[in-house]
Amino acid sequence: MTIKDVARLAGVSVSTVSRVLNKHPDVSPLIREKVLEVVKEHHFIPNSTARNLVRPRRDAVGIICLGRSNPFYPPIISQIEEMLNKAGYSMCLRFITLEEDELTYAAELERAERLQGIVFLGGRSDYTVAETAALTVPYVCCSFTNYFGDVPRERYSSVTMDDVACMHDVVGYLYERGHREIGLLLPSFPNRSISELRYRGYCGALKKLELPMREENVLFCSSFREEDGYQAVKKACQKGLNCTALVAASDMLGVAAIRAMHEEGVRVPDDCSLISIDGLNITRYTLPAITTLVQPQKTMGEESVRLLLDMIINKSDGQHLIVTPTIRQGESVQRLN
Amino acid sequence: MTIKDVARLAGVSVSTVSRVLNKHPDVSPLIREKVLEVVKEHHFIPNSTARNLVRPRRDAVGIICLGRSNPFYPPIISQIEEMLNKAGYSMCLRFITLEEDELTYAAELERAERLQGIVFLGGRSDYTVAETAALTVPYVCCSFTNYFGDVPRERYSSVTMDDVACMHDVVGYLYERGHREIGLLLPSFPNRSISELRYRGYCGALKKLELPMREENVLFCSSFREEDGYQAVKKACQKGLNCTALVAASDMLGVAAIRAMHEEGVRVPDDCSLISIDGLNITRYTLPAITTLVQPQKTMGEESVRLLLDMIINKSDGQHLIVTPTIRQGESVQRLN
DNA sequence: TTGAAAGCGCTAACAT
DNA sequence: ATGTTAGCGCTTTCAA
Repeated sequence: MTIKDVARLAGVSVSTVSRVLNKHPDVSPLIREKVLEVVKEHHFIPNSTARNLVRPRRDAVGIICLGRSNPFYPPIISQIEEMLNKAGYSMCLRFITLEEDELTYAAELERAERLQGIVFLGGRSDYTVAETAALTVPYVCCSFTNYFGDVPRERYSSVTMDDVACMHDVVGYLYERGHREIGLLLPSFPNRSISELRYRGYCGALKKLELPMREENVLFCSSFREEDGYQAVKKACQKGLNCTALVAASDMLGVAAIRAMHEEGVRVPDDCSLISIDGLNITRYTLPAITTLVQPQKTMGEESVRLLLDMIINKSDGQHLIVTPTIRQGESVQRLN
Repeated sequence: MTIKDVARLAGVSVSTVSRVLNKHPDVSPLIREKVLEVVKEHHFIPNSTARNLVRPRRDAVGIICLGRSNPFYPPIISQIEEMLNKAGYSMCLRFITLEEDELTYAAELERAERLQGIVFLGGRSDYTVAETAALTVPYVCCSFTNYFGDVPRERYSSVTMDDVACMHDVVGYLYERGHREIGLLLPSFPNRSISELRYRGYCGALKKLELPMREENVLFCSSFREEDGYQAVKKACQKGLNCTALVAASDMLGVAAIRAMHEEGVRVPDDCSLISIDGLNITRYTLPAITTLVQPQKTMGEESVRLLLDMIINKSDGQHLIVTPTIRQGESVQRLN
């Protein structure tokens, strides 16, 4: 069933059918009726592949999301979709794993789908100019930056919180409440990643507050998965945990940490406080509710789209937006002073 | 940059370029080299839109997932993707909201992307023959069935647990442990849905065990969202909860229920036990760890693909697979006997 | 082994 | 208001 068949069945030409389908005004009501009738009766649906081919480019942007199961992204994606639709654009969403390279993937997607721009949700922090050359449309990094890369700042946009400064926030929050021995749970960073930034922030914060930096207080796990966080904390507890508070690099790691400590007889927050990063909704419901640094997901989605469309439509330079996280108080941090 | 440009740059014809790109054997090594070089140098990537247009049909199937934020689906999706890739098919994944109609959406997607089949992840249970007429390729319902519909069973496949029987499992599990006053927390069902089946199962189980069915023990919430479950349980607690155990229709509702009870001074499992359905990973880490009816997500993904490909490739009739859930013991159910 | 040319289904000039 | 037709970028006969 093609537009040709519809034309034949309705006794008109293909262009008339095309006009009806695309809601062009200059079609007589009678003919429009007839065409629509045939369309309905035969469940005709235009082949958008052909449609896209013939159009110079689609009003669509690609979203490349790192990790299907990360609960941090869905709310951002929903917001992005809403903003794009409002602007008359559609969203082409793909998930990739840590093994795939988001830049290569983006380049292919961009060509294949004739996209006008890309939003990266998560990614490496060390893009080189050579690598990004394959990308011929504007892009924006959402929830990470190109901190270690060499791509000129005007060439792309980003929306992220300051991953170094945010560690000052959480460490400071604990400090104000009397904590002096503050641990850190985060994935190790063989590749330059967000973990490395947060680690730097942690070290910087301790130094600034003149707190001791102890190696045994930094708990490295092999990924952001709960199981890995659980194991790392469990092991640390068995060796003997020497801190009064722990910072978890993500909420899910925080959940896992609480369980591990619980099993080892360390009560949160009585024996050890915990604060984590992300602001997932679930942290409101856990026992104890987790005190967390909330990333403004809605804003991040919104602003990513705004910056991207600005680059696409107005050909403007890339901009770099630092969003402000806020600490949402739960029940996992105890006041010591 | 099109195949034409590559041809010009390499000093060959477009068909030769096409052959190289598609790894046809009959191209001289020298020319192949040259073409590949041009491709690399100019970052040429074939336009798959055009590619798909010219090909009779793609080796791809669509996955239509109801709800972006439901953590139950991602593991299933990953499994589906893996199985499809193994079979040489690619996956075309779309998320829709509760407002959209999955059948209409599927029909459009099928045509637009020239798909060979559809997997529905979640959906209504009352498809009519007329509604499904727009779909011209095989489909499989994963994690739900067409219980209330009138589509002949051989016309589609499904992979699901028995939503009625599973309630017998969980209610029976509580019964064996001495519980006699068993409540239920689930979304209300204005439309025919999985909730209705589970409600029926609950009622049936109570009857079979000769337990009293009390209206005030059925806590209806307006959706599967945590907040709604939380409110429903909170309200019920304030009125006075008269059961020794609660069944939550999903793990996330279970998490919310525990929090609501906790705030109202009802301890889980000491004052009230809780069992939920899904088997999400997070239930292993919550305090208390939640006893849950684990749906075999991996199997469900795998079998969905198997049945679908069987229909596509072998033109076989639809099959209906009932998968067996298992109860994973947590810390949320107390033994009373 | 290579090239010329006919479509895939659709849209958008251009013509009537 | 409606029809004719030239592509969009690619694959695939068919000829050479």
